[in-house]
Amino acid sequence: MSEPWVLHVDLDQFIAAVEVLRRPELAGKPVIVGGRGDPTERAVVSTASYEARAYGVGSGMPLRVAARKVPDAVILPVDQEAYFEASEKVMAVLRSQPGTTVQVLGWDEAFVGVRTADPEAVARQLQQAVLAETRLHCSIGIGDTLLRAKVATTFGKPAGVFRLTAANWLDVMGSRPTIELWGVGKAVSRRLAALGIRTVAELAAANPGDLVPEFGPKMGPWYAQLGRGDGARVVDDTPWVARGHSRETTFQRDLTDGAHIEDAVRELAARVMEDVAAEGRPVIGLTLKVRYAPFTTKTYARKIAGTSDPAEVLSRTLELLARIEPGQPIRLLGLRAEMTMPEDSRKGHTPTRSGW
DNA sequence: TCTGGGGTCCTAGGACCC
DNA sequence: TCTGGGGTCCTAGGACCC
Repeated sequence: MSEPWVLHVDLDQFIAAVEVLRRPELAGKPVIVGGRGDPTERAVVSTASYEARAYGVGSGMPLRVAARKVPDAVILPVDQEAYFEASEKVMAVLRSQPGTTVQVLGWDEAFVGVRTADPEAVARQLQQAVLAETRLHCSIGIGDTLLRAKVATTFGKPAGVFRLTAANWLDVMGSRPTIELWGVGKAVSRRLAALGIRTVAELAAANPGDLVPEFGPKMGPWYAQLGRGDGARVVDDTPWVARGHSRETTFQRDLTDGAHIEDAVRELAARVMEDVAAEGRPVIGLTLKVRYAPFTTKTYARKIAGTSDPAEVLSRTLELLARIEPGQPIRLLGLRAEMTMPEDSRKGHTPTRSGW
C-alpha cells in the first residue's frame, strides 16, 4: 500500500561541513563559523561543528564568547556563496529522485513529499544519494504532517532517520516542554506556562477556544494544533515569491554622530533599493528598524507609495530617524522594503520559510 | 556572554467612513 | 448634549524561524 509521506531532510552541521570539505585537515576539529572570522569583532556564531558544540557553543552565540569557551577552535568567516552553491546541489539531488516534491526551507533543509509503502527505505536512499553526490551527511524525519516530520528530524540526528506520526506523537513528545515545538519560542512558552500549560501533552489537550483571549483568534487555535502535531500534510513546491527585502548592518562601534548615521542610511537605502529593482515589482512601503544599545529594537514604518527613487527613500528615512531621541547610540540599522504581491497570494498561517 | 542578517506572519489600537 | 455599530486600512510592535 502506497501512502503519502512527508520527509524532512536536514543537513548535519551544514556550514561547518562545507568548510571541512574544502579543508579536509579540519576534520575532527572544533570549527566555528561566524562573522568575518575575527572573534574580537561584534558578530555571532552561524554554525559550530559537533566537536565545538561539545564545549557548549551553538549558533547565535556571540563569537567572542564562543572563542573563549573553545580556545583552540578554528574560527572561519561566513562564505555565503559557498553555502548557497552546496545547498543548490543538495536540493538538485532531492529533486532528481523519482516521485519527489521538494519544498525548500532554508540553506540546509527541505521537505520532500513522496508516495511510498516504505518511507524509511526512501529516506535511506535519499541520504545515500546526497552523500554520494555532495559528500554531505543529512538526517531525515518522517511524518504524516509537515510538523511531525520536522520535529522527528531532531531524534534522527546525526545521520539517522526517525518516524513521528499521530500514532507515537504523544508517546515521544507529550512530556516535553512546549518550547520544543516548531513555532513556539521563549515568549510563547512562557505565556503558555502562565496558563498552566507546560508540556506538549497539556497543550494538545487544551481547548483551542481557551487560548484565544491570550493569543488571538488565529494564533490561539494554531498553538493548540501544534500541540497535537497536526497541520499541513502536503508538501508544496510552488516557487517562493519574496514578500520583501531588507538589509541590516551592525556597526563595530555605536553610531551617535549625525553625519555618520546619514552615511549609513544612505548606503543601506541604496542596497535595499537595488534588491527591489532586481525584483521588478513596485514598492508599497518601507520600514526602518533601529537598535539602540542596550538591546532595544524600535521599528518605524511609513508608507512611501510607489517610490523607487533612492533619493526620496533616503530623505524619508532621515526624517524618521530625526524623530528618534537625540543622543541615543545606534547599534544596528535596518531598512526593509515591502513589495506588492502578484494578486494577493498571501495564504493563511504557514510555518515560516526563510529566503532561500 | 552580550547578542548577525535574512526572512514571515499576527495583533492591538487608532483613524476614518458610512 | 451625548452618543450607535460595523467595516476597512494603516501603524507600530512582537514573535518566530534558519
